[in-house]
Amino acid sequence: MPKSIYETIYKDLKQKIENDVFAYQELLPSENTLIQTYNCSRNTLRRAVSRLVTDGYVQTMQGKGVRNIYQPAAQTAFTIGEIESFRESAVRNGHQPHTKVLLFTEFAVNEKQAAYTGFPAGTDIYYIQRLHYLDHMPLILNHNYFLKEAVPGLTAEIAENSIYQYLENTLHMTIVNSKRIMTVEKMTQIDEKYLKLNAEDYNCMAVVSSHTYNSDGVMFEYTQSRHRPDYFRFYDNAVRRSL
Amino acid sequence: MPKSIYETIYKDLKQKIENDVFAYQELLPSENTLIQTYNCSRNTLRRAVSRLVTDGYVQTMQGKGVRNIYQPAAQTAFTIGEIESFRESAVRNGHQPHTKVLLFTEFAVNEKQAAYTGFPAGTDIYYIQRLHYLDHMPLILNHNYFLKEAVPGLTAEIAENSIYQYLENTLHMTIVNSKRIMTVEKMTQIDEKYLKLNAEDYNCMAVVSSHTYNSDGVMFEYTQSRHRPDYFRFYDNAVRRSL
DNA sequence: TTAGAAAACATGTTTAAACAAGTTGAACGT
DNA sequence: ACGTTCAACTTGTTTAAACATGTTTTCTAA
Repeated sequence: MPKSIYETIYKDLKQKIENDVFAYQELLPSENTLIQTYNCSRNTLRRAVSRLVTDGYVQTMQGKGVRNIYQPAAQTAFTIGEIESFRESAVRNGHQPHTKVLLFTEFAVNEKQAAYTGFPAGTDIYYIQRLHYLDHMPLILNHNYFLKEAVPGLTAEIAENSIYQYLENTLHMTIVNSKRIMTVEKMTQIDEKYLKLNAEDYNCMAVVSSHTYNSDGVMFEYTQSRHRPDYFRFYDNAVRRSL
Repeated sequence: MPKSIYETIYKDLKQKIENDVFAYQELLPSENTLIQTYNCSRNTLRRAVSRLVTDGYVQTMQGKGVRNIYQPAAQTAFTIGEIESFRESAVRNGHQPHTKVLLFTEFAVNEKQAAYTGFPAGTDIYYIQRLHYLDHMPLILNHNYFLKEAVPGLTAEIAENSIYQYLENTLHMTIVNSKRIMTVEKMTQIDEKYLKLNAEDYNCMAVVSSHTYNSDGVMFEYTQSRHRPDYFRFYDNAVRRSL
């Protein structure tokens, strides 16, 4: 249920591009044409189009027009340049998600943990270890650190379903942005055990570390996601800015 | 040399944030204040701020203000969510870049290559293998496929320096955007040989595959970059959009 | 016929103004 | 002392208009 006009237009155009209403490498209708189509102002239309640009769906060319450069990803895995819970992305791609809680504790972070989580030492947090399955295959081992103050009443039951659903629907928290760092790390014995992998095959993991902020500007979550390497895929569209 | 007003403001604010003129978690001056500071219109200022949001530098909160959530990255490696050549990012981080051309050939892509490069079968391309060194340590093995038609006159000498510099300064091509996919792959004997790695240590590589477009909407480059895993770092800021 | 100027059309930047919606604190009355 | 209201902030959305700049087509003059 998009509330704003530009968002409605954005979604409509996006859907049309995905459904080949506009062919690859062809120009979209001009701004003036689209303004009449959607009966909106130029600014509003341009705002919608600019989001398609950052999505890597179209390419604007001054004096020429807007070119469709969308090509469906060969096999859309599960991570695109947006914030999505494991459950959301699984469903979007038609898979069966399933989560198992390995550990659910709470404690105050020590100096060492403060360094990588970003929480000040002494902060009370929930520490959760979870295993994410896709179609009954264990894919991701998650280490979650949630700020207790910001996420009250978290339980193992909630963690087994969707923590984000709890945050947004029950606590009415708004998740805003997430800074992520992707690295490759050696596989640990814990990884090996839970993901049922053999270190003589792959001996590395794809690791995504993220610091997530809510609408109060509070960093309420630090998570390290350790991905099975052969099922890991991360999409990104980078834009070259003028010098 | 920023040409537009909003870009000038963006860079000024960004620099101020990086240099702690605004403290972490503090609010920036309000829109009205900044409008007077920069003597610009509200739209122009908001445009600058919105780029800081996508950069993960600030967080806007309706009714409250704009909060600084920038924290300097522990050790800024070399890849951030922008298009940068190896040379550019190396210099930006104060390192000594150096490139060695292993192979420089040209041929027409076959069916198999067409599948992963995205170039139609039969297209004439330059195929280049390059090894990128940072401070005399081999870090990245690059497989470049350049559309010959779009990049005429490419030579091994140019490839040893900066291809992007040649594209932008000599051919006056404008690089616009790049769709990237990050994966983890098994280390090959070629990787092992050139990067001087031991497969008994890490046996994986961080692989970044990218399709890059110029301002004519033409995909002129496909590149597979194979990174030494222990020196690979990729930054990203994801924004959660309204449902 | 052709080269060049002009017109028409494309996107890019900037300003101004109005209204919407969320937050905060002061004023107010009970 | 307390809660309610209201005014004064904050950012968010939308429209309108003007000018800038790049591209294509059309017309025109040599």
